Amino acid sequence: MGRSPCCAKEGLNRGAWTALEDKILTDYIKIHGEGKWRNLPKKAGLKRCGKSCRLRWLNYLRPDIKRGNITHDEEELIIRLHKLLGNRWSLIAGRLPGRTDNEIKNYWNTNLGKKVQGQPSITSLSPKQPCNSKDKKKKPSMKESPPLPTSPKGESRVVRTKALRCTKVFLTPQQVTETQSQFNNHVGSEEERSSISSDLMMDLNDLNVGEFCFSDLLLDSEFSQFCHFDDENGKGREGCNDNGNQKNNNGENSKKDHFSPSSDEHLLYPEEMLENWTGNNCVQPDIVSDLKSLASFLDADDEWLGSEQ
DNA sequence: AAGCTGAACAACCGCAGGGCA
DNA sequence: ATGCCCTGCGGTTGTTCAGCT
Repeated sequence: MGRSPCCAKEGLNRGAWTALEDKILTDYIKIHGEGKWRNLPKKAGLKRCGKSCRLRWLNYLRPDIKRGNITHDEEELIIRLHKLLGNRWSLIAGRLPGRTDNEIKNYWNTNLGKKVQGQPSITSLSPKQPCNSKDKKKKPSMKESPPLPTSPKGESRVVRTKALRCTKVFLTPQQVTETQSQFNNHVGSEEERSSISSDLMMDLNDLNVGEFCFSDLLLDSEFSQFCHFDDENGKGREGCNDNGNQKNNNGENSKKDHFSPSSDEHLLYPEEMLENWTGNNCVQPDIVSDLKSLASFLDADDEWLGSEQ
């Protein structure tokens, strides 16, 4: 199927955006909202490609963009997320409020990519390494921090995103209902429920006879906490967390630890749990091997994290 | 002071996937 | 079922600037 060009190239501005263009775009979006990028330039009176407008808005003009240097915590988080997700910058950015995928990608390419150099990673699988390949003479950088520990095994722990791209977990309608009621049982009060992060709520509420990404499941530590289905109720363990990382009795959820460096345990999936999980109907047979690969990766990750602390 | 080099980051490009007619 | 539109994503390139020689 043919694709129409993204926009007519003639007569369009390219390159750096001017302050006036920024203002026009911002004003237009304030009034009309985001979306319909293709028509936006024409309606707003901008001589720009719709894609360009979208990019400019998302990466620079959006009011919730966090400016300034990446903090050490953010950096650690990026590294950890990259280990799990590979170059899925949008997913990584989704876990870093105020940061854009482009910013994180750039930061990785210019800073973190160097740090993890020597460790096989998804980026090393790319045909080209724009920045890493040309640092003949390394200049000290203000943003640079001490090198990261390397894996004791020296093997790749990065999930190859291409291979896992279509890895989905399918739930039957009944399983969806059960999952939601488990959630409601674990999170007793309305206030507690509303305190759960919005992305988790989306995961649960949007769960129709559908699917959710395994990677999202992994990343939603809160979700994994509520996914502990015990065997006594006869349903078997369908969920994802076997570590006993349930919500504590005080009703405190671990939202503050959401994927923080200190919340490693939420991300670790023992072999046994995976067996239960993959043995269940909710996982398509053809992705079991992917999940097992991921489990072995996580085991390696566990060791590494253990030696790190 | 001028030229060179690399870092940082903004912007572009092509592709993929979902939605819809 | 097919094809088009729209959007999002990741890879790559271009530009600017600071530090070094």
